[in-house]
Amino acid sequence: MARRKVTSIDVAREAGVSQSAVSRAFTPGASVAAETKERVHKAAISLGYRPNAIARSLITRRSHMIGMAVSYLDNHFYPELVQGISDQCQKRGYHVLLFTAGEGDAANTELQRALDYQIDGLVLASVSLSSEIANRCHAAGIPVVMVNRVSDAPTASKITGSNELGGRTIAHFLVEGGHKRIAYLAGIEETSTNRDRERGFMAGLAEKNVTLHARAVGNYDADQAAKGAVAMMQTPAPPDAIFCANDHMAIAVMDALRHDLGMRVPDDVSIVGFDNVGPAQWPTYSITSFSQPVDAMIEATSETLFEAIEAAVEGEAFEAESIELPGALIVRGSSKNPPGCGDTWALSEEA
Amino acid sequence: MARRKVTSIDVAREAGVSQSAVSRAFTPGASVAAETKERVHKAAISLGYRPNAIARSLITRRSHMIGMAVSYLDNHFYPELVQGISDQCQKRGYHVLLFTAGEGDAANTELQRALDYQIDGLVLASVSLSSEIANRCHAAGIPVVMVNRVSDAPTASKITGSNELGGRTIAHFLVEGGHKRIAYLAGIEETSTNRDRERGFMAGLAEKNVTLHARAVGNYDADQAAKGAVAMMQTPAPPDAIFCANDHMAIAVMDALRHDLGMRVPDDVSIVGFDNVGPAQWPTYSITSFSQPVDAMIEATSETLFEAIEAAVEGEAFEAESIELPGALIVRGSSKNPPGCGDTWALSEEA
DNA sequence: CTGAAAGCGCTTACAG
DNA sequence: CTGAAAGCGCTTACAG
Repeated sequence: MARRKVTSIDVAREAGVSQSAVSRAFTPGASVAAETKERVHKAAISLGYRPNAIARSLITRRSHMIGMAVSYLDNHFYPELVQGISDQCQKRGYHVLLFTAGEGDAANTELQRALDYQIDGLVLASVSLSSEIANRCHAAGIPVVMVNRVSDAPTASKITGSNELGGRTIAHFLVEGGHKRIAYLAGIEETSTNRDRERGFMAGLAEKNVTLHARAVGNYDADQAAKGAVAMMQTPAPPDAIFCANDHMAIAVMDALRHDLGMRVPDDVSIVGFDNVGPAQWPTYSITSFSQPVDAMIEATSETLFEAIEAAVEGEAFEAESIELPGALIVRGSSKNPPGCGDTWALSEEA
Repeated sequence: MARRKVTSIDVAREAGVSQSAVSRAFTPGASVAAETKERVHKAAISLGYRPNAIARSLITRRSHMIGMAVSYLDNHFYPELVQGISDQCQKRGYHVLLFTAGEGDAANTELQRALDYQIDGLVLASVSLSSEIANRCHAAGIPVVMVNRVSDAPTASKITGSNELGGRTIAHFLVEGGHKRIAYLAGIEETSTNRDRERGFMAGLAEKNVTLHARAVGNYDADQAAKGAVAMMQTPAPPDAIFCANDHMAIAVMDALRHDLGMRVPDDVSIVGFDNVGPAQWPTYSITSFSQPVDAMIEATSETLFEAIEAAVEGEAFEAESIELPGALIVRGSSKNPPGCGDTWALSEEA
């Protein structure tokens, strides 16, 4: 077992060139004679040499690593995001250093460690950022992109779906669908997704002169969502429609209502979700849901991130961007729908 | 925007000590006076200093990064694995460098890059490894652990569920449940999971003197699985039971049979899956499934990995381990069950 | 307990 | 095009 690793000096000796020449042979665009390059590569292969990316990072001050913080991998939306962003990074020669963290202090500690690793950029997938860390990143010239979560950190870029418009659209959709007792099942109260979706929803109801009939909190958790929905349905005047703040909860709610309460969806109650996640599309659930354009979000995240990284490398300042990507209400079988409604539904022009 | 990063030399100057003292103040267990340490920490905080993990790695030859290669994040089994292993790593001060790769050449290229980053260990979640890379890892003293996938690389450790026993158990279960036309829906043919589950299944049928009635290939893909199952059901003598090589396919199959063919499960056909993944437990599916103990697999993977890393650090040789973790057939509503069957079902002693 | 010095494995001006 | 040399930001014997 070769304990000692093969270095560029070993290769230089083998190839009969200087150590600098070895380095150049592995640096795209460096000035080396074709013949030298070939000789070095041959020697490298025979010795099993590969450049040490750590040593390279130290001197180039670019690690080619992107920190990515995630939580809630059980919501299918996030694995998709992680895989997509990782693929995009690899395509550009970058790699994802993963940080799994909930909210709060532990997350901050982990994020701090991400910085210790000299990451070139940071992606936060639905994890919020303390302003202290945001400032540190900014000071260190490390671009930060928040996906599906907004904070007031002014230096971080933000990529989101149309949460507020989505909530508002769903409100109109349910009212025009003839529902009289409309309820909201909230996600985690502190998150921007919940805040924005609920704000839009409430605004939409107000525009229709409808007041919210009931409200429960599911905290984006399947069990809590099911409990909350069941409790609402067991009141004297149960809702005839529930807007669940995401599909992950909507699925749990449908299961609970059907199997624990023997109810029928949408005959007894309409269910609308948010995200348009894979399982929501499964025929068993067929959930009417406002879509988040995952692929576009992945694309926008990578674009924003790598543009900022390039700018940082050039020594230019980069502006934080806030991009809201359009979604649409995908109409399926879990809701009673307005008359003449097609596969999708949008606010009418004058609304 | 502070372009230049704060280094230990800056802190040394601020604190009025040597650069070595700064280093010691950040090295647990190093010999520093308490007062010096405190002075250094104070200076570090005032300057916003944090040790550069890259520079540290270069000299300690330990990156504290674990490479982790995954694919198929749409099968819910893998996000769980990724999150669990990442959590375990972080708990020990390590971090996961993620590699998303399918099979084949691209995967090998990416794995090679993982090595360039001087990872301290490599976890392959359902990704197979070319023997060339395996040898490189071994030569470099980097332990490799394969989870839920086996290859013939003799130097890699392997953590799996009981795939063969699971297949065999399901065969007996279906025969004793009175099924006469038993089919198999295969995953990806080349994978060890498919090979082992099918081998056990065929052996189990043979023990019962039953021959396989039909076979289709779903490649662990929802669409292909649905098509394959529908095709089998539309033959003159359709199966009365299908063992799907994983739950991901079993779910797609149930949806297709129910919604496209209007069939009832298990009245018209029994469905059995493998993995006991979250959605399989949802009441809508309630799939009888042989469980893979995800938590135990995460635990075993981390144990094996970090023991080997410790051994490597001590300069000891580490033995590749092969651990097969027990699972059980969880009986739910998607199958007709043998008489007197409880919540779980196992081969009888004499079988 | 502390500092000066060597060195981890590279990249990159600088001369030639 | 090529080599000798400096240096990236640390850790760690070695003396004291």
